[in-house]
Amino acid sequence: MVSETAELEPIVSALESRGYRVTSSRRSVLEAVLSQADHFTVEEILRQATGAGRATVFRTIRLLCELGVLCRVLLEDGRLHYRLAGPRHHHHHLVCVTCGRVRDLDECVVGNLVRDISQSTGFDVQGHWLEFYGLCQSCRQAAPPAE
Amino acid sequence: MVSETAELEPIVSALESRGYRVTSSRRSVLEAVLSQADHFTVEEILRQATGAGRATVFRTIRLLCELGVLCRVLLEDGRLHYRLAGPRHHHHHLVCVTCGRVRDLDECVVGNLVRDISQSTGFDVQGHWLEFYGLCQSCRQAAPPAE
DNA sequence: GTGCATGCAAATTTTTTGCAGATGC
DNA sequence: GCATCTGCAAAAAATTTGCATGCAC
Repeated sequence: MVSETAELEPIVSALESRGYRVTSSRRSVLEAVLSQADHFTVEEILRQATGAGRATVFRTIRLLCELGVLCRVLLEDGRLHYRLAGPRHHHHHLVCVTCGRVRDLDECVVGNLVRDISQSTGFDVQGHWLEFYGLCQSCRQAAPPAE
Repeated sequence: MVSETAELEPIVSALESRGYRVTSSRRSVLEAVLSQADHFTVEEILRQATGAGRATVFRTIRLLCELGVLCRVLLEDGRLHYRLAGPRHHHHHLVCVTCGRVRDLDECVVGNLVRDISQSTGFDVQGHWLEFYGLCQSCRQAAPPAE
């Protein structure tokens, strides 16, 4: 397994630069987050981040979302998971409904739409939430062809 | 207040035609749903649909979603609300972040995008979830101009 | 040293389940 | 009549809170 330190330190810096303290509990949550293969629930972090109490895990995950370290992934059934946002900013997800893996769309694909909608509706559209669901390439190949 | 019977009956028919029984509990939930001004939580229906037990309210709302009578509205903070879908099929919402009211976009605005993304990513994109957030026209006028 | 952060455990809140009995069709 | 549906109450799951103590800076 690749060391996660390389990913850990930039996040630690982000915390420090915003005046948040880098405690061992927060490190413990961060390590658990970085060890996830893809998206995850708070519960999974609770299980792995044994160095941090329940409340602290919830508080830390919320903080990491506010800082943009994590992003929320909305599954098709409405459940909310979390995922490392990485260095990118605003982006969207393609969620494979079979294997569950997520692929990021690095650029936001609705910028133009937002402009159109603002014009046609009179709304001042300030934000949006967009997720795509489908079959990733390898699940497509594994699945029987459409009948 | 306008009678809701006109709206109730088509839904009752939808239940009947699919083989679901039209019980007084389900009517009670439906009346509560129809009396909502806009989107609502299960809890609000629990409070109003006094003729139905807690479990039944949850079960009925889930059923109504499956039937397409209700749709889910994802708020910006991740909370899930519900809303009458009306006669329209697939559609999206513009949620006003100030007054909370929802405006429907009757046509789906991402159809072309889905095609592009399928091509460029190799995903078979089968579904999506899209919500817009912003200020509705009247809240824009009430709000101070951008500074 | 001082104030942010934590742990703990209990309180809340939200949703589900199992099952005997009721009831729509 | 009989399968579907319901209420109830308890269980399960998910999240928050209060507060004394700890520890990062």
